[in-house]
Amino acid sequence: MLWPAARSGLAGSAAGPLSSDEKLAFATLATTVQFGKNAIIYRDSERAEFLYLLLEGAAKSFTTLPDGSNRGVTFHFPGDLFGWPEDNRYAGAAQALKSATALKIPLEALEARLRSDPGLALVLVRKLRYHVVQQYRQLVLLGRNDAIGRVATFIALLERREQEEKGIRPLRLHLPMSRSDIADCVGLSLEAVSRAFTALEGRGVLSFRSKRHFRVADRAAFQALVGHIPATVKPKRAVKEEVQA
Amino acid sequence: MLWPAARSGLAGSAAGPLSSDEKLAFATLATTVQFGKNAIIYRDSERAEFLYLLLEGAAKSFTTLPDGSNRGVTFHFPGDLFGWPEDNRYAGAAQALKSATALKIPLEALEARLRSDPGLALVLVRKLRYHVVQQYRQLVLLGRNDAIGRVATFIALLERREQEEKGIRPLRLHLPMSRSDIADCVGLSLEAVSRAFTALEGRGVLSFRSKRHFRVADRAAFQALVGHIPATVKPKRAVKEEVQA
DNA sequence: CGTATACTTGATCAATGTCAACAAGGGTGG
DNA sequence: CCACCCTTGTTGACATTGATCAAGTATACG
Repeated sequence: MLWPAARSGLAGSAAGPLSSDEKLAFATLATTVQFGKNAIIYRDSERAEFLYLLLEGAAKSFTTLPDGSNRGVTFHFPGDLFGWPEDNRYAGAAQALKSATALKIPLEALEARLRSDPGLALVLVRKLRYHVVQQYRQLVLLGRNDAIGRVATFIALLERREQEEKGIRPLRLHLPMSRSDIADCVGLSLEAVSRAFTALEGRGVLSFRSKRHFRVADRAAFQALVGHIPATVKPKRAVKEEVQA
Repeated sequence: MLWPAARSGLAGSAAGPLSSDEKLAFATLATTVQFGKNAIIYRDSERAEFLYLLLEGAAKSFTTLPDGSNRGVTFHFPGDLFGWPEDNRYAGAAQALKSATALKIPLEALEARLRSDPGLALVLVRKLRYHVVQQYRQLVLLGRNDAIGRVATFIALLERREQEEKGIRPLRLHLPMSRSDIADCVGLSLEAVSRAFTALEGRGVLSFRSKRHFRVADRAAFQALVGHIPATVKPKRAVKEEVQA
């Protein structure tokens, strides 16, 4: 076990396969379910009765606007807990990207158990905290307004996720989602995403083995793009900061 | 008490002033701190030792990129719990928008207490879940690519937040943050935000009493903008959906 | 009252959305 | 095993939007 210390507290990573205490916590509560590729896990605004903890595969959450476009796409990987309700209804829909298995956790039973099992509480809080930080990273990503920077940062987040899960930085990355899904996630058109990938390969930053298989070929250039290092440096004034009252 | 039922479970709103059980949960753990306008609450990547639960005022979280621009801005209002760490360090900085008071909760003590106090766990999970949904809404907002729609949606979220807190939809809204802060939050330049406000007033959607004080004058038009109802309807194909394996 | 900050407005231009056509790839059934 | 088709991805041309630079106005604060 590589992570016993990191996973015990409130902080630390909550990515990757379930630890033994997590398995224990959900064992008698949840049932395992299988989803085929593109299967809908739950629908937007549907009455929320279960949380889902992904065990294998990949899934996405999204909100479909009246005009038919998908927004707020986020991706879920093994270890992710998703399907949190607002006013007892799901905020967004969820769909499997490929064949996937998940733990289906009844909210009511979870809540009841929570009142008597502090270990479960700690697991939940850790998962939620991890989710919050993940989403925050996506918010930062979406604040950028250059297509290449967004796509590069998206890849950096995927890579980081793999690294947290496996313990080492993966040599190659695989994209379980389509260009269109990526576009909805990073707030670009799918054409812009495609062009960004092409540009990244053209510059020698990424090297593609197939459409969804690649590796980071030029680490320095990649980090520069992710870190948003501008070619022409233009310093701005520091944040105004006053004394603590 | 208006919300006893809504606030007891895992779902339901976690916005607004603290309920009695929340006060109890943190009473012996936390200390109250005051922040002056623009005071830094914590810095990016600083070692995280406390969570903050805002009692009064308003604050923002943000990440400053190497080029000096702020990204991933989110706003905090009374009842919000923020300052969640990743690997024991804050992901982003936090700053008071105006004079504010907050509960400063030591993470270590919180974790220790969590192991024995299921009531506290429920409060924490509810706050975190609320935060996750709030962030998700911002992700959806940032997916849009029309400036007016983004600003309108931003206002809708503020309004919704007030409504959850007070129980009724507020007649007038007050913006505790600058145009520049809004710009960083919705991913636009501050000029674009300014123009969007001007356009919204020009179309009679909003009516300004002062720069930061306004009301929604044309509810229908406002909802149309928020709902992203396009002038020319262009239906797209439905999501492919396969059977649950 | 004066100065710094916040906000507005205008002009220009690069970047991305959109529309359109085409290429590639994967799966299915003959 | 091959041919076909449907989905996914790429590339090009063009129009539009918002970023940027710049100037000016309003507001708040000392």
